[in-house]
Amino acid sequence: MGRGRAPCCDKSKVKKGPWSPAEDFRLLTFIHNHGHTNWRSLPKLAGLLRCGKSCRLRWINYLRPDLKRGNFTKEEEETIIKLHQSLGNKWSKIASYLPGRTDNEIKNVWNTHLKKRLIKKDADDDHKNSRGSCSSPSSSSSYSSSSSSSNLRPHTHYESHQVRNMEKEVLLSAKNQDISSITTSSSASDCAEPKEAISASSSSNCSHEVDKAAVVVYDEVNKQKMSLKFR
DNA sequence: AAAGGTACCAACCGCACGCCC
DNA sequence: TGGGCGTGCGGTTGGTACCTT
Repeated sequence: MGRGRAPCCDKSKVKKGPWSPAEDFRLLTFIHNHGHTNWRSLPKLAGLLRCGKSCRLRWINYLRPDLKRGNFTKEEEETIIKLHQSLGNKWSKIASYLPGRTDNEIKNVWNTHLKKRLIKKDADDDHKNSRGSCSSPSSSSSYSSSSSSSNLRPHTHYESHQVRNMEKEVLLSAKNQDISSITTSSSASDCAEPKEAISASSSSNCSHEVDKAAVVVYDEVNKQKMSLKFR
């Protein structure tokens, strides 16, 4: 009788907004130990106050170990532009051609850099054509020379990207280290509990281990940030 | 030094699709 | 065959950092 679709989760009991290091760690550890067969039940089993969708997104866009970190290369940018010409806004399709990159990341790069660059280039081309002095573009592709792209970005901005990317890398590598130590150490076996025990353990020693590890990770990130800032 | 503007990106939202019963 | 459910996708937004005046 017109009962619409059930909500994916109880919104009132779900945390939103940026993920804390401890949450990241908990999600990472859970997936490391149990995989992700069911996103909807995962947050409950992992002791996270998050929507399954949110966990999935966080995993795919940030925590997945096979993610390539760092800025997009010229080659990657050109690939995106080419693929966008043929595929349109099919970000996941485009992402499948760029291993280690996520659809969200590609979408962001497109919206923030590449689209503007193409618009600017088109405008430049139009301007040249209208003046009739243009040594016409030999091909119809408007992206053939994107080599000046990095010049569009102010140096300081570029540095800030470096900082951010380094932050991600440090965070991830630290997490990976801690995960392996957790899963192999004796205290870790306390964390690698059977599913039914996990939610109950969320406030136990295990969570303290997670929080401590998260703090270590953040310290490491901040050190890296400072060293970059004052280089 | 402060305020306003801009760029960037992580995360959310709603819809669509496919699978299963 | 139709409805429910889980997942994936694309658009959009909000927060933060940086830049400019």
